Amino acid sequence: MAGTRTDSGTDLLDTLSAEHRRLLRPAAPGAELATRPMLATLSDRRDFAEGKWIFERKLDGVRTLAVREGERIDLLSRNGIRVNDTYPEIVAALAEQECTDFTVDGEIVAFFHGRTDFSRLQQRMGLTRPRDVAASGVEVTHYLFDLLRLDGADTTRLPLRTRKSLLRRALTFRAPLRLTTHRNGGGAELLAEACAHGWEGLIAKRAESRYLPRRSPDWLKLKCSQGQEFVIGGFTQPAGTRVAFGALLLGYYEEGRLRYAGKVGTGFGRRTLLALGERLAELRVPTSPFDTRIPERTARWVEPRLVAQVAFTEWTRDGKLRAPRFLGLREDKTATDITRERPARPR
DNA sequence: TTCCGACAGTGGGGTCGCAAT
DNA sequence: ATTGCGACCCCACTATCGGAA
Repeated sequence: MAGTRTDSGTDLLDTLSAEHRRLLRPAAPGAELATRPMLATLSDRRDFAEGKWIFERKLDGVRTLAVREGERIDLLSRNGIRVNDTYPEIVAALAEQECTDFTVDGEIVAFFHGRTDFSRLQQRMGLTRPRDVAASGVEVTHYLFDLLRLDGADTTRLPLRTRKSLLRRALTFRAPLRLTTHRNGGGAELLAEACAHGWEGLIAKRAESRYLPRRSPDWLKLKCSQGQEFVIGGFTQPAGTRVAFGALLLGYYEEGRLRYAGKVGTGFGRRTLLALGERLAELRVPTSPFDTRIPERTARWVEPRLVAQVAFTEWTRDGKLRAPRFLGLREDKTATDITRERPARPR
């Protein structure tokens, strides 16, 4: 079984230059089950030497490796958990491939209004019973962007462009499988374009880099993040070695009432925690300033006077901030002026 | 010497499943 | 029926340590 080769795959590897063929290694059967996916490093970089980088749309879904060894197919989450029962249509699509021995890397996503929507995918993520999966009504697509193994050969040492070229030719891309398209240049302009489309951002990848099973600066995450000011209405108690407070309880005004927008618990260093903790202590009040009950056992309330600048990826369906981080206090803003900012052109 | 990568720890929203209330 | 909790997904950031540059 380990030595099984399909005609198509063997042909593909034969198209490689001698130099590239020397980079191939025999793939130990089952070894990729322990392999972790290559991860991107968050970056502010905006200058990209032309030709050295390729750019892909950043997809907001779940990272998934697909392994096929003959009849055996494994869809694996980032932590190596088998998710075949959650995405049976993807397993079926992999089973239909002519090529029978490969490991590919990609992202499973769900679309909503033309963009990948993580909250929609979450309706599907935890399901494993076939009837639940069918009833969820969430269609998924597996966007593939890398090839780690093909017909008994470990391809991770090949340059990225070469791996992508092999991937494109090794599989047939029909829904729910898609090949992730990329651009060979563009850099900063491309990112601006992506953000204007309401996308999450871009992944920049060094065109010559090999595949490494860890976070690497050869892959950069370029994000279109949002941000605005929020009123601090309280805080939670610190845990473990944390000092001063755990998270800030955030809100904004709407029709004269303070609406809860979730918490922010990262972005401050030890000094900021201590300094802000003192400011909060001076503003303590016995009752919540928010207009709804906040289910936080350790919540403490403050007079809603301080204004925090917060960055985040997006608003969730429940009106909370996703992936919020504290950037600083805005001493120049009046708390009562803080409202929820909405995009000029909602998408 | 300085810098960078890896890891642990703290914090966020959300979902599911299960146990306690 | 509701609540709490852990285990998963996604995420950002701080602090630390040891080795590479």
